[in-house]
Amino acid sequence: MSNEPLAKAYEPQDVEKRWYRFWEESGFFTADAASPRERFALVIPPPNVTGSLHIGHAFTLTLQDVIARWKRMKGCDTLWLPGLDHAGIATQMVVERQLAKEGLRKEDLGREEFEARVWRWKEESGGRILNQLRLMGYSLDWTRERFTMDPMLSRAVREVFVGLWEQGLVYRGDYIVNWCPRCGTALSDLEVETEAEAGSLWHIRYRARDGGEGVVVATTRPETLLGDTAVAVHPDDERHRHLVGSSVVLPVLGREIPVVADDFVDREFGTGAVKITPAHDANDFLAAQRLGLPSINVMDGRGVLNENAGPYAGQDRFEARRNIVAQLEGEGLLVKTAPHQVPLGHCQRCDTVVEPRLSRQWFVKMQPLAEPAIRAVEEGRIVFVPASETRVFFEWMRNIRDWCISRQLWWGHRIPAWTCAACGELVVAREEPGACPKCGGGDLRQETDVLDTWFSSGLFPFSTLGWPERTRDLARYYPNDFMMTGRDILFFWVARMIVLGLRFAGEVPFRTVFLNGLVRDEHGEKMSKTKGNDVDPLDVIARHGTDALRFTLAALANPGNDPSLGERRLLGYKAFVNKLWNAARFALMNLDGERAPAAGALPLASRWIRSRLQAATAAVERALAEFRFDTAANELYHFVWDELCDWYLEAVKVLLADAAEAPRARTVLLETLEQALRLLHPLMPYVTEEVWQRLPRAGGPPSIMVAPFPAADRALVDEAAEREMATLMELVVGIRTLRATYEVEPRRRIDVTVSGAAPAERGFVEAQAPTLRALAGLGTLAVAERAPGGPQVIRQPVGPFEVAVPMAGLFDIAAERTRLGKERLKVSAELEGLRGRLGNAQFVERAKPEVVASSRERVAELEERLRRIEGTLAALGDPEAA
RNA sequence: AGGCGCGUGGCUCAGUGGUAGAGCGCUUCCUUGACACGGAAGAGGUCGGUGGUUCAAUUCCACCCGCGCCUACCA
Repeated sequence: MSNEPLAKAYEPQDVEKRWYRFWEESGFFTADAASPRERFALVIPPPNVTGSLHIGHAFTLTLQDVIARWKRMKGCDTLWLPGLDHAGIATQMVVERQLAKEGLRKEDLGREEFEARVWRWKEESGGRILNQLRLMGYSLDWTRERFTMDPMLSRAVREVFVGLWEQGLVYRGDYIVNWCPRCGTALSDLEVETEAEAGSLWHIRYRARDGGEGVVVATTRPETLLGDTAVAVHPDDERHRHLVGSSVVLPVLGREIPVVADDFVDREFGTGAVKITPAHDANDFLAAQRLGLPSINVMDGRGVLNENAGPYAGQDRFEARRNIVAQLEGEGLLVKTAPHQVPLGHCQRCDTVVEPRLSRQWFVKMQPLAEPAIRAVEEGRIVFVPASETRVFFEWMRNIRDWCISRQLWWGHRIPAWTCAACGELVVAREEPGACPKCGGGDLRQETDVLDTWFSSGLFPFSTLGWPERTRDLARYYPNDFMMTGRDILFFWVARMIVLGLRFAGEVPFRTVFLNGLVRDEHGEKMSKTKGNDVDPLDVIARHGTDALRFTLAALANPGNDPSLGERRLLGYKAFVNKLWNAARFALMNLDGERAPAAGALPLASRWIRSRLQAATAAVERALAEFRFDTAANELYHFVWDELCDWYLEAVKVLLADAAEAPRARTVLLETLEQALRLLHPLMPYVTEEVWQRLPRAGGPPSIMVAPFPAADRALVDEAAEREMATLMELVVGIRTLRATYEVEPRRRIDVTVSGAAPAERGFVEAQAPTLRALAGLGTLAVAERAPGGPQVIRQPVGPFEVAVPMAGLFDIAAERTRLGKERLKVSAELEGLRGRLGNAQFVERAKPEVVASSRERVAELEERLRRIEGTLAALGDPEAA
């Protein structure tokens, strides 16, 4: 595509722009339901249209894209379906806040206009998010983009709601629910975040009707006493038994209420007597149902006390609490105030303290739905990764409670239920009914509540494919193969998809669920805008490039853990992208000449890198198959940096300088780089495409993203080459260490004699002499059977060899002695340990034979090394040497 | 309260029943035509504590301590 030479440093901004459009316009992201190839399907966890993508999205979606690109390169017809979530309460809040800035409330606009305004916001926010998804390089099939309030998906929502109703699994009734006084709506249990906070436990006296002592109750919420309809004690509690059946006088209001017995009362807690406020406490509500007690609601939907609150009507709940406590104190009814940790529920979206409130809501009966879901997981039809999440899922499912699905909001799917104004008949229907089926009346009023936003997202794997129509997409891509999302929405979303998918789409929604952790800052702290430690993916992209961010996120993705993302880690992987870029630059500078097939007896470096490439390929494949993105990233990092760049590229320079070897060397260099790029592509799509497009190619696929993912070729695994290369490396490092230890001038070429006892060893050194000279910076290299002796020579054992360097003013003998002395200590220590172990009869008898054998080998090896070290030390005139 | 997870070099984290690894940071040296977002050579850890299983424990088990997350109707 572009032929100008590569910039010296990788410039992500220049490169990234070009490729996304090319991929998208070429149709590489588009799944083909008619394809004969194996399919692979997954859906995006649809981002909320509340703003823009955050790092948590980038994390999950990057890992999904790695899987999607990998599967696509492996030849699968891959569908990764994009979409957005209307996010009822969250989005409504955003728009309400905007209105507030204009001094308006949603009521000032009215429902219809408010909804129009939210739709405008949805376009804006949604557009921004879709753009961000493209910048991240995600290979989403944009021809199938969905929104949870699209007509197609809304139809699925009505179908499922009515279906549940017809199956008797939806009911409406007056129950205590979690209520957010600020949002003015009911919340599900999951939308409440409970936190223990410092509060008080007030002991309040309720006098007997005859003015006697009565009973002292303990409560954390004195303001609710206005709605008390009883006091309960434990039936076996001696202290209060005489009161059961009598009446006490409610303070403030003077109402008489009965003392009842019920074993739900904890005798240990407080005074052993509890006030019963059925309309304002979930527990009390249940008790009241058991005991046949009435409820009195003393609060409205805004948390303000109502006409039942007597003198406190019109006061806010917290204000009323203070005032009531003051009054009780004044009347001598406040017996005691003790500090107490109170678990307080907060609205997940706005953090307001949640109020348990008795109201008419719609619920889904969960137990009948949960059973098939549990079975599906037990039977392995759905697999959780990491597997530990399976237990969490079971725990939740087995203790499932009914799901409150109605919300008193304006933004969302309006519940398809109508009430006849004439006869009060409730009609639940897929389409608006023309007349009341009971009385024929024409005045039908639709329910004003909307559904919990998770109701529609719970259908996402099939509603997006056209369900309830039996579309081709549905037949081909349902169930999905894979689902990935944050561990924090296992219950919110994953559990509901499983339950609803099984019930309505007839099968599990996906086969494998990967639950990822929460992205934290570099010190493992939770990210938050208020703390200012949050990372904006777009900002990272702008500064370091998309590939660096993607690779970092993948490298952090250890299943089951929360990744800690910091600038330093990012910089490290940014450097890696640059390293790859420069390796490619080197290759491109050297690939111009003639190329010959890599056939016949190849030089060691070529055989070695090809062998290592197979190992890396196999390791990456294995890692991805197990969703070990971190392992895949690490394997590639080390292959490219340590093996390809540090050793192979240096060694291949020697081959390229040899006119006879160069043509084959170019081929191996090209093939190795090309295959490494394909292995890296799912993790860093942009830089790999950019480089790949510049490589000399004849025909083949038009993009690396549709090129085949490499498979390890066992024929290229060369154990002899790996052993030999290890020996060569050992020699090079040994000589370099000598140079560094004695501070030989970096550019000074030193003359070295390498000696080895066996002819084969000497032959090896002779054969590798050019490489050895280049990598170790040697002048002359002599090979001998025995190292030259004499006090003017430094001799250093390296593996099976001995390296001898004439000092000729190069070395500091004292430094050498110190270093060898340290090495001697280390070797002796290990030797001592091994000998001790081998001297232990039990070890020799019971340990695995190969462990014993290898220990013996190691001892022989160490003894030989020790002998040489001591020989050298003696030659240097070490006073301690024996 | 219950469940789950974590505690490995200065920081963030891999890993393993049998000689402790990485990245960053640190020390010394080096601008040699791929790369200073670089190269070379190094220093640095009794793998949270105590017991147990084992020939052998950082790795398995129990308990404890510290941290985090999730679920809970003790007002």
